[in-house]
Amino acid sequence: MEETSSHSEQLRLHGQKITKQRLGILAVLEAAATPLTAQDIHLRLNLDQFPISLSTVYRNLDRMLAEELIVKQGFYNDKCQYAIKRSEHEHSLICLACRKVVTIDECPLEQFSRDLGRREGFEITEHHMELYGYCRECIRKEGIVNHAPKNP
Amino acid sequence: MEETSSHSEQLRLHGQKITKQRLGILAVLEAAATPLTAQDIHLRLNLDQFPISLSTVYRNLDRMLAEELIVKQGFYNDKCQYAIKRSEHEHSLICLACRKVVTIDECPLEQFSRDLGRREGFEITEHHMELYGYCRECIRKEGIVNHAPKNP
DNA sequence: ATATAAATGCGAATGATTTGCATTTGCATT
DNA sequence: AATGCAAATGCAAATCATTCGCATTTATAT
Repeated sequence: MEETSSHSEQLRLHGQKITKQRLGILAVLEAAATPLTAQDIHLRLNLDQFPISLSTVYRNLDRMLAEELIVKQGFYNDKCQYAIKRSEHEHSLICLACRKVVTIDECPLEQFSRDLGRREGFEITEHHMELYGYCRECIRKEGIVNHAPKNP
Repeated sequence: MEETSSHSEQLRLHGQKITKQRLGILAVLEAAATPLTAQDIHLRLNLDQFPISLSTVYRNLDRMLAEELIVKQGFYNDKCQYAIKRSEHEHSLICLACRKVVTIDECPLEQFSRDLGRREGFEITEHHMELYGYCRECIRKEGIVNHAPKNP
């Protein structure tokens, strides 16, 4: 749980009060290797001797989402998953075995998106893209070779 | 409500019984211009004098998803939305105003995905991509110019 | 130190999805 | 066409994530 001062700044910038709960949520998301659900966050904070109510978690996730401090991520789950927003426009590569997320810097869709918009008569304002597979470690550890992924 | 015989074939192929309810669900999805929720489907069938229970809709959507007769679609909604699967690999361009869906044939991610996998040491098995914007008609009708989309 | 709006916690409400179980139905077999 | 049986259905109850109302607490500007 570091990074606290920069989180405080962010909150202040967005006109939100700086509370233990908000800093806690941001710290947990910051430390997480994978996107988390509201319940994941609630559980981790409470395990850390950091009592917080589940509805406070939900309320703050909504607010932080609106303020774009965090993003929703994860196609594979019917529950919403959240992660710290690390850059303006980002895409992910996600390991289907360990759920690790690699953030992809470049975006191959800018040009494509412009062309497609012109062709279809659309004003395209944004896109979502996520890639899925198995990371080096999981391939080695679990001998994964040719998994067909289940139910997106 | 046509296309019934081809639906029957599909069901038979997947070892599912051919029931009025299943054919109804597939017919509704076939006729829909946009992805539908379970409740949308339930409502439409009942309006069509086609009584069906909501749990039957849910059960069949799950089954059809597993058999890959249909796909889940739609980032913008916390409820699941379903659509007929029209081809092996498909992407969508979705109008944020009228929800119309245009299916995109080509995929700009094949090469990108191979390169990225090599670079990151991932075995990439699949990806998701959806584009969002405003269609010609909605731009004209509603004078949409520069909408920033809300909460993905 | 004080006032006050914003944030929190709690429990109850909501809404989507799932499940248990009795009944019905598709379909293979006589 | 009649029979048997597993699979499918309908219904109501259960579950699970998420939201809401309201009384209490807290961060911050004064």
